[in-house]
Amino acid sequence: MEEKSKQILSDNKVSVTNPRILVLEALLEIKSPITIDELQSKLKNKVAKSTLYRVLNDLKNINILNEFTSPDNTVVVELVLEGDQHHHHLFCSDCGEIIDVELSQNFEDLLNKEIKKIEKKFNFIIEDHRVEMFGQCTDQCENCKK
Amino acid sequence: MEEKSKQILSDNKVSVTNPRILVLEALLEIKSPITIDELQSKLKNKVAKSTLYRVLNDLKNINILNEFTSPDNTVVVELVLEGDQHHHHLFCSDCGEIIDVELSQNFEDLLNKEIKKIEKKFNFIIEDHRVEMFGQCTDQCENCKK
DNA sequence: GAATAAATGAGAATTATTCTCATTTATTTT
DNA sequence: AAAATAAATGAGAATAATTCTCATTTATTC
Repeated sequence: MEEKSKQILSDNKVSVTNPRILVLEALLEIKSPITIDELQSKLKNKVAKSTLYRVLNDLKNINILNEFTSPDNTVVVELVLEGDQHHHHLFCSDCGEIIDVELSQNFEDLLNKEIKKIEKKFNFIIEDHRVEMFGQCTDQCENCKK
Repeated sequence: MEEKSKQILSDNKVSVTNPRILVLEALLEIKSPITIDELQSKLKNKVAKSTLYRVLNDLKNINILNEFTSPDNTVVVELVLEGDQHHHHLFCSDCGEIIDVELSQNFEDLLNKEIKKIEKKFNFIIEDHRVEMFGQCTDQCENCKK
């Protein structure tokens, strides 16, 4: 993953530094939403706290980091690389797990039509959208061990 | 609004106290998403900071407060009373304004169908959902004064 | 490889939120 | 309606999350 991380950085014209490589490697390895705390412990102090925040900010700036909050307002990040499937999130209130969910193409088309109406109605340019779903896993969630 | 606030509190079986009335009045008066900071200045120190957080928590517990975060992760709250229309949010990245948006009934029906599919697929019980839209207002936004 | 510019680490500063506890206020009991 | 009890509040301390500062290190350019 180190090579891929370097590639991503140089492709995006940001300097290739160790902390950036380490953070990218960690994010590439899990490839699913993770809190800053989790990311920090995954990095085992190999990157200073302040640097971690700076690197995450860099990744946001080059548009490969998606940042949002879980229902308890904890910040969560995930890598979104070019070509990755557009997806949404499902939150389990029992165990806190966050699951990537792809909605059907048909539905996304309809959502985009709906968004066009909203743009007109409110005189907005809408660049992005998010669908979040909240509930509880029943028997398949690893964390809950139900 | 004071009477209505008292009514809401007693209806929900929480004791009717001054701070709670004041917070409810403020939320009823604006009836649109507001940050904690904005709410605090609207209340002009008539309610202690710690109490404000406690009261907001109470309102969450009786299920009449919707809490979410704006794209910069600032916590935003809004009152959602019984009978209020289900709605979503549109965020302006220029001025930070948050606009309530109702999607068409037809679309909501389709979204609910889509959600049923997700429930099956992930063995989840989904209780709530949220659609967030991000963009820039063009010429009608008061804050931007474009 | 030297010079320049940018990034980092460590911890201080700031901000948001929660907690503590003595006091006040609301509710219940009489 | 007053006393007793329980709950809520205010003030500020404590904690947590994030940003900032600045001396040092590392990457990039020449």
